This record gives sequence, structure tokens and C-alpha cells, in this order.
Amino acid sequence: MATIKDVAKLAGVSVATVSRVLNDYDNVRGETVQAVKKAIKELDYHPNFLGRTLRRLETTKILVVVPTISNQFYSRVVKGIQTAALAEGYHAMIAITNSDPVVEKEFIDMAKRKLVDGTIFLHTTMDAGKLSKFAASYPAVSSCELVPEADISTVSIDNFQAALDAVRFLIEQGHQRIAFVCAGELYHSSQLREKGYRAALEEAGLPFRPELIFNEGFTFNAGRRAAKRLLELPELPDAVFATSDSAAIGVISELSNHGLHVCEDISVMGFDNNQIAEYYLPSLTTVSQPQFDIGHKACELLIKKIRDLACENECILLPHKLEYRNSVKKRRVL
Amino acid sequence: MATIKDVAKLAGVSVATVSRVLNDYDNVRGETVQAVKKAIKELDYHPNFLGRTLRRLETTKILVVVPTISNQFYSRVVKGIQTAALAEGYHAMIAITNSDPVVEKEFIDMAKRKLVDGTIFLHTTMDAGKLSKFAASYPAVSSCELVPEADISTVSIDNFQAALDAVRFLIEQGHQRIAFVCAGELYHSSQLREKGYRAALEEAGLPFRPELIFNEGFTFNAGRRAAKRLLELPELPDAVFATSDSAAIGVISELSNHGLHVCEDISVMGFDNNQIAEYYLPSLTTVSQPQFDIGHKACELLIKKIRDLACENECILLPHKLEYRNSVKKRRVL
DNA sequence: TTGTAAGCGTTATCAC
DNA sequence: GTGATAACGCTTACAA
Repeated sequence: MATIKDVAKLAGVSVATVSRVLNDYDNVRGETVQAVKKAIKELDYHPNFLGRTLRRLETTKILVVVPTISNQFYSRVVKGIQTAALAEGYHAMIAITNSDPVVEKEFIDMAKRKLVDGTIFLHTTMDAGKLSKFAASYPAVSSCELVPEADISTVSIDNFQAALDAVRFLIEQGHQRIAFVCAGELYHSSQLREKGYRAALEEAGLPFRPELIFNEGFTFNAGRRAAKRLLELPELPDAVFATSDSAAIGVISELSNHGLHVCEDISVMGFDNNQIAEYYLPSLTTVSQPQFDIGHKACELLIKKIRDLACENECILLPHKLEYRNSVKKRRVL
Repeated sequence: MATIKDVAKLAGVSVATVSRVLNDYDNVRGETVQAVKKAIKELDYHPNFLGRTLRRLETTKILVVVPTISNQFYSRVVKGIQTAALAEGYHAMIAITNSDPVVEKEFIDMAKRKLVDGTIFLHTTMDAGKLSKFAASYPAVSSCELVPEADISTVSIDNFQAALDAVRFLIEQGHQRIAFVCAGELYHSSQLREKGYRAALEEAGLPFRPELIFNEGFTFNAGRRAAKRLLELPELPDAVFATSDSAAIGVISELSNHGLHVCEDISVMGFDNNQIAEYYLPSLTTVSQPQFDIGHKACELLIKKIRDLACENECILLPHKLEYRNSVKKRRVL
């Protein structure tokens, strides 16, 4: 593998001159530039980045820590990050952790070891203390799934308000017994959405029924499990509010396996507004998150941090909105 | 940011000793080890990877070049890669190109500049010449979407045989006018599948009808477009074979918008066996690709190449299989 | 305009 | 066991 020395030797100049050509300095004679470029071509030389970054102490790479990319939600956020990164000359690299702390730690080490200039967490297994400490020493931003109380810049939606809006809408459509499929204590977003759910019931004077809470998770199979349990209730709910589109579809799929028709017999509402929400039959009424914008903004904040680690933390909430489709119908009151 | 020198100074030893401790050499006195470890902790020191990799000329990182991660197909392949990588002490980083040659070039530069030890392409915009040249100088493997004639290790399924099997099955079910939704010249896999499609027709003595070929692409919307065009035909086909599950679902969705019932009025077959194939209503009869295994094997081949760039190229075909679900029914012959 | 040489943070090879 | 020191490939003062 050719190095800068080989190029210098072949071109009959010093390594410094080669370096100048590589970095487009304008104080090199035209002929010299040509000679160097010729040598570079001849040797098919590519500057070793490690040398440069070691010297400059910057990699122009950012790391995006995601739990999974099977979920389209994250892939759209990543696209936003990538777009913002590219615009500033950075490259986004994706690290998939499967929410495994050991794997996550390995990737965080990459940041600590300066293999990347900064890190965006779309989900982390770290607690507030660890995350705050990390963010104090290394450029980092937390997004999507936040860690409460952590000292770090964040970008997300207002999950409480979003769930409040969603359940209000269901109630406006005449639904009263509203089941809630959520992801439990591990996910702060799910907790906030549960608070929004409760608040909506409360303001409408509807009772909170613990038996209508299904702590199953965000996945399709979580929705299926919830639906199975739901079918065993003495009385079917009017509507189901799931904290993800995947779970909502799992619910619909399982219910229809049992001969129930979503819309007619029961309404189902999702969360995220993934592509599948639009494409499913019936199409899914859901809460839309501005996934691309979340990623874009998170990356902007990160680059700010990279340029000035001491800059103030910002906590940004982006607007959500309800997407009205076909899986929720007005309840015909008997 | 603390460096190895700071640790050495604080522990009252040389940098060499610190390095020995860091790398678990056993020729360091116990007390010295303790002193160094204490200093490391105290300074919250993390070895800068660039220094090490510069010295060792290896990064233990591999790059996975994907066109998109919105497609679940790729995310499963990536999971296979990651698993195999981790088992050998490597980390997989994902680079999303959106099939943009400029973006892809930037990431390839990372490989050329030694920021990663090797590269797996799940799709590339390079032609055979460029790809072969790259693979000759840098450890690389091509997978999923191959480049015909390129000199490089590959892992994929037998796309010709898979399509042949699929269309044979449709014909066995009594279908004769079989539409084909494909992705055109840009994708070698699609071309091979078209050849399989034609071969199946031919061996059954059925005529090839160019008007039943819909060159629209792999996406949901491609399926929709195909279905729209298909509805304008003077006579509806008996079945549709799409080269991806997404496209198949697009077809179903559009047909049902027009009041047609898949299974009853027309059969639809997909390709890939993504999660959605199982979850959609109706569930999708499709060709299953061993996505995880493809990724796993590709990574194994890459690591072989990293360890010995001169090792023989291997071209591996993994087995596909038909997944029988509900979107294809036997044709009732009138 | 160009070359010399120091230095980035490690590891490896010698000595001792 | 441990410490100097050269080296990895590159950039950048400083000198010439």
C-alpha cells in the first residue's frame, strides 16, 4: 500500500509538498502540483485517514446509536441525520445495539477513543448519570427515546401531549372503553404516553381501568399478544390505542384472525406514522412524528456540540400531528 | 483529554508500561498494574484508537454499504453480518448511500483510506471493472445485489432458479396469464428473475406476453403503479408475480382500492419474505431468501479476505424456498 | 516555493 | 519487569 513517502519519492519532492497538494494549498508551483498528481495516480495512492485524523484530532464521522433498523421509524430519523451531516461535511455511521448494553458499550468506546467526532443516541441503555457524564466529556445528543433527567441536548416530540391528543380524538369519536397497548417502564416515551392517555380519560370524566392497559411492547407481536389478552376480556373495548404502528397492526391482524373487523367492531389507533400505516388495510389512523426533522435537528445540535462542547444544552420538542385514516370510526351509540 | 503520557506520569511509570497494562501483557508486576489502573481510572482515560490503529494498521471495523435501510430485507442481512462480525471481534458500521454514486464514493474512500478493514456491498453503483479493481486492492465482498462479471467474492441466492420455482408454482395452481412486476435493467437480480419467469412459461408451453411485464421497481409505489397499468389491460391476468414483497403489497393495495379481491379475483406472489409478508392481510405467498444467512456468510468471506487479501474469491449461492400463504389460490377453471 | 523536522497517541523493539 | 525510543502516516511550523 503506497504511502505519502512513496509519492514524494516518485515525484521527486518532499512529503510536505505532497501533503500541500493533497490539501489544496495554493502555494505550490503548478508544475510541482502536476508532478505530484501524476505520482498519486500512478501509485493509486489514497491518503491514510488515520494519519490525518491523528494529527488533526477530528474524524468528520458521527456515530448514530440505534437499537434496531428493522423499524422504519428509526430509518427515517437516520435519513434526517444523514442529510444534515452531509451538509456540514460529516458522515453518519450507524451502530446497531439491539438494546444490548454490552454492544452499546463497545460502540460508545469508539466515541471515547476518538474514532468519531460525536454520537447521537436514538435509544440508550445508559442511565441518566452515565449519559450525563458521557455528554459532558464527548459531543453527544439524545433523541427519540430520551432518558429522563439526563444532562444532554435532546430532540423529540411531546409524547404526553401527543397521546393526550390521540385519546381525546378517540373520545370525540364516541369511544369510551379505550385499551392502551404500551411498552412499559423501560421506555420513557411509553410512560409519557400513558400519562397523556390517563389525562385524556380524566378530563373527559371517564374511569381509568387498569385491565385495559397492555404492557406488551412496540412490536407487531406485542400487538398480537395484547389482542389475544384483550379478546379474553368479558367485554370488548370500543377502541385500542397502541404506542406504535407495528403494535397497532399486530392488534388488527390478531383481531381479524378472530373474525373481528377493525372499524366496524372496534377502532384502532397507532403511533409514528410509518409507511405501513398508510399502506395497511385498513389504513391506520395514527399520530405522526416528524421523523426526518427529528434526525435533522439532532444532527444540527450535535455539530454545535462538536464545535463547542461547552455550549448550552438544548431540549427541542418538534410538533406531532394526527393522521386521520380508516382504522378509527365514529362509534354508533346504541 | 488524557493521553497515555498523562497516565504514565501519574502512575510514575513509562508509557510502555501503561501500554502493556492496556493490552493485558502478563510481564508486568502486580503492583505496577494496580498503580496504572488506578491512574487510568482517576483520569478517566480511554486509549485513542487512532494511535493504535495507525500503529497496528487495523481498525477491527467493517463497512456495510447499503442503498437504504427502509427496506426490512437489508436490515435482516445486516443483522447476519453483525452477528458474524462480533463473533470475530469486528464491528459492523452501516453506510447508507441511497444508491447515490457520489455518496457511495465517499464511503468507499473510507475503506481506501484505511478507516475500516473491509467492505461488504449489499448493492453498489460501481460497474464490474471498478468493483473488481477495488476488490483486488481492498478486502471486499459483494452480496444480495451483485454486479455481473465482477471479480469479487459474492453471496446471494440463485435468482433465476427462485423465479423459475415461483412461476412454476403459479402455473401449477392453474394460472396462465401471469404478470411480472420487476425492477428493470439496473438490477441484475431482477434480470435473472425475469429470465426465470420466462423459462417457466416456456417449459409450460405458455406464450410470453410483453404487455404483462411491468418494469416499475421494488417499492410499494412501484407495485401500485404496476397495478394501475394492469387494470387498464383489456383482460385481467390470473396472477401477478412481483420481485419484492413491497411491490406485491402495492399491487394488492391498489387492486383492492379498485374493489378487486386478491385470492378470489387474482393471485399475487411476492419475493423476499419480509415480516410484512407474514403480517399483511392477506398474508403473502412469497419466495423466501435466507437474509440472515446471506449476511452471516458474506461477513465470513470478508474476514477471510481481511486476513489474506490474496485468497481465492468464492461465489456462494444460498438456498431459497417458497413460502405458501394466502395471496395465491388455485384458479377455478371456468 | 519547497524542504526539514517535530509531533499527533499508540505499540513494538530493544536495551537494561 | 521496566524504560527509552523508533515507528505508524500524516500535517504544519519554521527555515531556507
